Amino acid sequence: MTREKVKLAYIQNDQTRKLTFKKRKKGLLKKMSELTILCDVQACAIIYGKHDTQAEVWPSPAGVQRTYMKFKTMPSMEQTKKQLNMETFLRQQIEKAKDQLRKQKKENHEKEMSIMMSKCLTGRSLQGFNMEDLNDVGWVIDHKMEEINRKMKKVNDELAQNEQSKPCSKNITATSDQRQNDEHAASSGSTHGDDDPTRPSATSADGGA
Amino acid sequence: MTREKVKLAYIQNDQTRKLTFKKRKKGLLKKMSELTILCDVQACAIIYGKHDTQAEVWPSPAGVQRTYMKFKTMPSMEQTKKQLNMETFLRQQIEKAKDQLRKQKKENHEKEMSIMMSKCLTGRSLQGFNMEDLNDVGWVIDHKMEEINRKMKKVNDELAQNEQSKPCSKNITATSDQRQNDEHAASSGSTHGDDDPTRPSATSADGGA
DNA sequence: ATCTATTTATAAGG
DNA sequence: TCCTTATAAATAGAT
Repeated sequence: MTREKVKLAYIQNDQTRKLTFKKRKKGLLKKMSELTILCDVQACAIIYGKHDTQAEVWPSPAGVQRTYMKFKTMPSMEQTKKQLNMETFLRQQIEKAKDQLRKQKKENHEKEMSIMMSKCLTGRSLQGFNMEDLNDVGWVIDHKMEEINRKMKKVNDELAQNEQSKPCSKNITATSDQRQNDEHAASSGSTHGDDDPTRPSATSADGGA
Repeated sequence: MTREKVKLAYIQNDQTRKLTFKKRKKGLLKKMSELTILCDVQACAIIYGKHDTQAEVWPSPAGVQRTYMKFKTMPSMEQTKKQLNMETFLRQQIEKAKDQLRKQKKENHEKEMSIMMSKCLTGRSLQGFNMEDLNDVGWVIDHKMEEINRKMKKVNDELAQNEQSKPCSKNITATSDQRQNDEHAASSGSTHGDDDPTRPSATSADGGA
């Protein structure tokens, strides 16, 4: 899931599957550990390798048995209701995918605005862009500036914390609070004509989806 | 782990712990599902809530029983060896933390370079910075430019793919391939005096830790 | 329940 | 196998 999105399906390549199994098993057990510590709950897991030999258990064989026994001796019919089974997961995935469609459209628009901004920065004129789009570009710029200020502050704080002795790490902060309704107002021109620059772009009403 | 790093310890606040439990349990079970699908292995999990009532199982009560039975009827003494228990996890965490100390130092230096770059961009002179640092700034700039080019290409590709009909989405790409050994060479000045601009900053030898 | 900014988990590639 | 890097996914805190 990183250098490339991965399809949720059996990994054909032996080498890859083996490696993925190892990595993910480790991550999974770590999360198990975290969950039980953070919330102080009892839990256990059993994971088999492909050949059904060599089962991996968490937190220990005894722990598994203990937890399993407690599970077995409970009014079993009760829990069966809310259980998260395979089918439930698949349904959730489908729902999620549908939701993403709308979200994607919104993101696409924002990216388009970023590209427009890039065009401006590289010398192209604003011809061909309507007022609404230009307004959105202004929003993108504001957003980016805030982000930059925030990150610079964080970096500054970290340095102050980790290297209190170094000579060049303080009183640097943002250096851009000065611009606020000045520089970008000049570049975006009258694009901020209205007085509600808060919403991204009216979210395109989504009704057409 | 996101708006703020979270300590790996029992969450005191009831509301927070409850929410975290819910979120993480969901994530955990999802990962279980993914692992079994991706690698086609058998696995199960049991997670209790705080009151030891209402156990959550995966993939199903029957599935848990089946997997558990297989585990029970195996040459149990065998697996006990390589098992990943609580202690092993803690040791791993400790090791990891130690490793991060060194890594952190390196990152700190890179951040310092970024700040230096910001100083330059906001008009301050380069006085007070030695040649080695200036050289590193050059590296940071190169790195950032590559990153920007890559991301712009990606955005462009996505737009081309998702909105083939829109008028303003193609032939924009990088717009900065032109700079390569030109602009930044001018700003970084002679900071690239040596001929090995590949390594970040000699990694500071870390011996002092 | 949603959203966003961050931290983690990881897929590729040395 | 372990490390590095860039990206996708999980998720803490706020709404």
